[in-house]
Amino acid sequence: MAEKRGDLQIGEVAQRTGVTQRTLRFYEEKGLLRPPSRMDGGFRLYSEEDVKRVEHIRRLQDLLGISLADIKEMVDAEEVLRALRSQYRPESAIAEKRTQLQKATEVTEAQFTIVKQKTEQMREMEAQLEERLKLFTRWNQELDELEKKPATTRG
Amino acid sequence: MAEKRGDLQIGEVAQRTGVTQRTLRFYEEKGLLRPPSRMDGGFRLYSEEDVKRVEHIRRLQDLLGISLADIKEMVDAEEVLRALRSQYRPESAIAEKRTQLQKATEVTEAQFTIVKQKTEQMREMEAQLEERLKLFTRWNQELDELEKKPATTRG
DNA sequence: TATAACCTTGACGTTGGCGTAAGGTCGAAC
DNA sequence: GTTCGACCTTACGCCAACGTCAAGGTTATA
Repeated sequence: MAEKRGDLQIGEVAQRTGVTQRTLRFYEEKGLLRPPSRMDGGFRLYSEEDVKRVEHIRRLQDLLGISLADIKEMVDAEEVLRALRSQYRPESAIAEKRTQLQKATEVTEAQFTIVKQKTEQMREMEAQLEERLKLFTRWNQELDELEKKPATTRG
Repeated sequence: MAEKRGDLQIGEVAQRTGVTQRTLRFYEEKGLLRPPSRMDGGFRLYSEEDVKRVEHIRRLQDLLGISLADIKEMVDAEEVLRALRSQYRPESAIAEKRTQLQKATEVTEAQFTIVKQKTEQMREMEAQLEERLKLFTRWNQELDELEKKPATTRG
């Protein structure tokens, strides 16, 4: 297994994702990234999927501001989803698939609830800030007027 | 200054805001809460405003997932806003007010940009999750059908 | 075959955001 | 005037999420 075309070394992945190599190894250590394949010498070989996964993790971190432990749960659930998707064809173990599907559904619903809540609150905050900006604009105008006709009390 | 009516001791503030006393002292130490007044013996006396401020800080932490240092910048800016609001009447130092107002405007605009971006991304994520849930529902139905007529390939 | 660029595994260090224990003080009630 | 819970400061502890060496092995290229 000298090298598979399209595979990426850790440095390239780090560059493309904007995280450090340390972070990639750390994610692997914590189970957020499945251990990648290796070259004969031991160099890690990542796939394009891994890149996407890293980007996904970072988005979750950035957007939801949750712990890596929680993120692990999420991406694990998505792994189940992937598994379901790929083995969908073989007509075996329907019962097992159903339980997996149910698990994935539950996790996704939980996420959905959280995200929905946060989205709503973010919207509120956005509105508040917009209001404030308008207020500032008005005040600024009033300051303009005060400078035009000084020593005058407004009606 | 034995005690002002309506003032709260640290324990009550902790209860009402859901944070620990340690956290309140920590916020004070970090400049996120202005040092409250004290009773003669040294007990901290908080106001209702302080309570609101703590709640605000927590919302920022939870929603935006940013550092306390960044939050400090934000609440500082809002302090300026408050100052502007209260001293608005006295017709003095218009130039200074204008610069303060401008500063506050800049900070608010920066916040607004960030919040807007995040809101948008959250919306996207929300939509994705919803899509996924629909997919799961469909799959589940397909599993139902597979169980009804087993060993049959679907058209 | 040498050498630079890249990678490996430790292992210890750092920063943020508090937790927690120690030892003493305050305040209200009895 | 003592008791007892609430509070004070000081200071070390802790965990997450990495950063940062150190000491060496690997790979591509000349």
